[in-house]
Amino acid sequence: MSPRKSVIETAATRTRIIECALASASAEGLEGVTIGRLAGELAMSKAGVIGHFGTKEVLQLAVLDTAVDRFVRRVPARVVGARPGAERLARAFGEWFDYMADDHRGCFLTSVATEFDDRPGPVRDAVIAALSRWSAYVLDELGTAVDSGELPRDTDPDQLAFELNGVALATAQAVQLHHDPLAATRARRALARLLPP
Amino acid sequence: MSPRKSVIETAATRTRIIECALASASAEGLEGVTIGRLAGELAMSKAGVIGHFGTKEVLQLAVLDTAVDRFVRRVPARVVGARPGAERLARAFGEWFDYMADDHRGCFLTSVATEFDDRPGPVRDAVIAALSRWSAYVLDELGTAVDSGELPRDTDPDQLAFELNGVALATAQAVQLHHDPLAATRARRALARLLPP
DNA sequence: CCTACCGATCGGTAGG
DNA sequence: CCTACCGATCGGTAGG
Repeated sequence: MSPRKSVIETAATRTRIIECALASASAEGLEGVTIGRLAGELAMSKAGVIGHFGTKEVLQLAVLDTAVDRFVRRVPARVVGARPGAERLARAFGEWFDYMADDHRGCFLTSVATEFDDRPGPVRDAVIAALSRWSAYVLDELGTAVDSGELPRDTDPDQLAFELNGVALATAQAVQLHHDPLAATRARRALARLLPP
Repeated sequence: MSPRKSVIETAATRTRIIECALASASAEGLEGVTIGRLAGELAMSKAGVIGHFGTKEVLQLAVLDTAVDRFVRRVPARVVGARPGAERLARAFGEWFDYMADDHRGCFLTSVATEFDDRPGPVRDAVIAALSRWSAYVLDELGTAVDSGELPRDTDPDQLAFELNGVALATAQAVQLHHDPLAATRARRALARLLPP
């Protein structure tokens, strides 16, 4: 009798919307996502799209959340088995570089960080929170590497984290802007100098 | 008799518009600039604003041009007197870092590169052209440094340029997103490792 | 999930 | 440089 969809179908639609918005945001930016265009691409009404979230900002946060989740599954989660310290961290960065190079995808989080660096609000807060978690992870592994003697005792972990981040940002730019097929190779070479294997 | 402005006044208004648009674009992105908001901030009509350029895209190109011009005057132009090679290049990057740290300005060109990396068109082309000119400058100085023996003969200039670019991108992110007062210091420390003084 | 609608704003034009 | 206006689209709501 009721045309209402089941909980499962509703969740599936929600996922479809987020998926579509993530693809759109990768090209147009997270602010460039519009309800109307999403509705067109998904063959839904605008009300059907926005009804799942309430506001565009909530949708943006859901998209960001999905992207962060994907990063976590693809990068740190893949190297949990590696030896803590320099080895695990080097492998994590290697995974990240490969992830960025896949389909010239680049790094969504990094792009959104640039887009929102001057737009205070929940989206910016969420970006900073995600980057902080990653930064804490990096610093933790660096601490282990120093403690175990893999890195010199006078290593400045914040400085090294800064430089590692630079390598990742250069990789993202090379991939997204120049579609440079050598990006991941260059990144690994730079990594090898910062975290000697 | 005629309320028409002189050529000089017209040029001054054009400059005011570009200035205002550059400030706006630094916060909202170059696509986030709108004729209506500019008109409001400048106490002009929309037609008065857009009349100087014809289309928003031409205005965007003018803003980009101004930003590039400012970068050139502030960074490479300031170090023309330095000894070619590693010294000049290190001083150029140092100027760039300081420029980015001024008022947490960051790097406009870098932000626009991220914003337009997936938006084909004249703006993207202009961004790539500007970055290519900078890249050629860097590679040229690196070549001089290798030839003069300041850098090892087996140096890979493209690799080193990639890593130097990474330091700059990390600096821009630290400045714009985190307002990190240590950004320029970290950048110089990284630079010293890549281009030994 | 839909249709129908809201006020606001978008880039831009006509005409002066 | 202005006023007045264009069609399109924006995010979002009411009501079903």
